[in-house]
Amino acid sequence: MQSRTHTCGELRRENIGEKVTIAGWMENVREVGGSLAFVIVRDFYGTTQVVVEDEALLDQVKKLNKESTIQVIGTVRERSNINRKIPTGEIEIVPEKINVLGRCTHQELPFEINHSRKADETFRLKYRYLDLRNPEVRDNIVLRCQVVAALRSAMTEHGFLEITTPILTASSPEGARDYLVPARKHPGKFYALPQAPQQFKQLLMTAGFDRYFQIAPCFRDEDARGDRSPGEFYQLDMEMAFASKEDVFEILEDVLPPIFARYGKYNIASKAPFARIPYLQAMDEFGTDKPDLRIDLRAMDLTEELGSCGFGPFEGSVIKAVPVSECKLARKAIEKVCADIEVQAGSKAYWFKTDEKGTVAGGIAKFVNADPVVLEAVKAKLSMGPNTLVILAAGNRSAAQKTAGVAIKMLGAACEGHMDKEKYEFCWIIDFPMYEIGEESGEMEFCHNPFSMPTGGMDVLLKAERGEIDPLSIMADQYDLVCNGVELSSGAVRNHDPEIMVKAFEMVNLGEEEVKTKFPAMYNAFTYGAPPHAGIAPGVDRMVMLLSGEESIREVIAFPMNKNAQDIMMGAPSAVEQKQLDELHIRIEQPAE
RNA sequence: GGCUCGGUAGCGAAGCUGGUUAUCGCGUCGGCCUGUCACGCCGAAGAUCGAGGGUUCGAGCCCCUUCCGAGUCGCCA
Repeated sequence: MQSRTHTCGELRRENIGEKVTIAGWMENVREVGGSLAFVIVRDFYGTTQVVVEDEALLDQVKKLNKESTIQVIGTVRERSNINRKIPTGEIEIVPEKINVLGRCTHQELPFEINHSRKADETFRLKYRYLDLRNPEVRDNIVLRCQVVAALRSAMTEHGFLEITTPILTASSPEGARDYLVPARKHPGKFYALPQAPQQFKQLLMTAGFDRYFQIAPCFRDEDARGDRSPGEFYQLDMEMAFASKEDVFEILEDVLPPIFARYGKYNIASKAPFARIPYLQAMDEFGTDKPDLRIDLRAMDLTEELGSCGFGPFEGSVIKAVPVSECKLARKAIEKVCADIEVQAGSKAYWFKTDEKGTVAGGIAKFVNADPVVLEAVKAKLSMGPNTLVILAAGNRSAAQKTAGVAIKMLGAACEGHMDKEKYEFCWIIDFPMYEIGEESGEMEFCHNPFSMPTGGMDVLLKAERGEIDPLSIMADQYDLVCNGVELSSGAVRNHDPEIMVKAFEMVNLGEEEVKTKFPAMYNAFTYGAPPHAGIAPGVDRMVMLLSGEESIREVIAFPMNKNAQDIMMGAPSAVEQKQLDELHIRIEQPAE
């Protein structure tokens, strides 16, 4: 027998009189007296009302717990009271027979299905299969499928081939902490799960594949954040041979906007080409390398103006100011914002404001007011009119920038008129420094990844070597794609020349041997004639998060882990049997409880 | 690992300056109800107030320790 002739979302007025079979979860039973009750049956496609008018059937239904799965065989009838709110609201099914398919043995559920998003997240994750019955939760997963399908087809249309790369591979010496897998046949040795298919895709370029992409699973053993799931995530990983930065930009500027336009919650405000902002400028103006262009606030430098008035944690502090015009926040609200900034940024935020007459008052106003020359200089620099709030950050350059960046984000959200939330604004961050002085070591280190081509290539490295330019001024041909303050993606023109690679390593006191041992396959491959190539890898989870308007990345993942990288539904990670450990040559010194 | 916030019935929350029997909504169970659709009405059950210790005549509330969760910093080439 057919288990259903129709889904719970498809019966309409036209089906009146038909004999049908539906199947689904018994969402609710509304008894309205005598032997009349309405049973709501839900499946993936919608809900359908079944009207029970028969004593025996009613008894059967009343004995069932909600969320049991049932099959209803009956006739479609017009409702006497039509419900315009639901697509199947014009009809109902008069059942001849109700078959129980899967009994729900729990009288009370851990949470109510249609309000599961209000429940504690731990419960939601433990009973994720119930949480996902909630259409609101489910729709994000559906959206994800649609976006992934759209990305695949757009990339294929642009001539990219999807090629899968190994999941069990070698540990890479740079970057995040690896997930390791013990090798049974090689005692004491380990595979690593890839942090990204970086080296494989570069090897594909060297092998002659012209355009590669993959919806690639990536694994990094680092702590979670709201926009970063622990352990694993997916990237739209891509690479192009004989390509420049602009070639990569062009592809994404062509692939992403239609997908954002079609599947996004908001309109897309950016048109190709997206804004290009040099890294140093972004840090200076926005206090972050992932600016949210929906906010019209910018950080200004007041180091010169306020440097000698006694304000700031130490002599020579860099002082950044974020002026907010027409700000209606009261003193209490301002202090709350400052406290929130401190929590997020890790250093203090200060403030003062002008009243209707333009008089500076509140917060640290006394420092500003102390000297009329300073006062005028500040007002001029910030072009302060009346009712302007100024949030200040002070400290070393990076701390001040970071605090100002957090302030911009918070004030954009807290003050009316400085942010249009209902749109998508893209930008490219370009010209990242190649090297930096490491905070711990005090030595020069790679700023980001060593695979990027230094802008200017060998010439620039040689100039730096000869002392003609500051090595810290060397830029990498590297870029980030940012949307609404979310870092969607990082990419680069790769360094495909072994000689430049060795030279780039020599700048940080490493050399040919280091390159060979760290990246043996790539180094060797490049000595056999490699094409110049460039690529990028937008995060799929983050993209879907932006499209759905969700604040947490876990809302767009079917089975996410919690903050501590545990799957409490499956019980992972878990202890294993001694036999398994023996086979893997592993001895546990402190057995788990 | 640091910091911030939180943990009170199956779920979500309230609980004042420490003071009688710990409230409310949802859900569950029972009764009533012949057109509900977040059904309605009446009633009932349901709490080691995360755990342990302390202060006090008296602790959900104050103090200490600890566990768990979220956010954030570190970390994420």
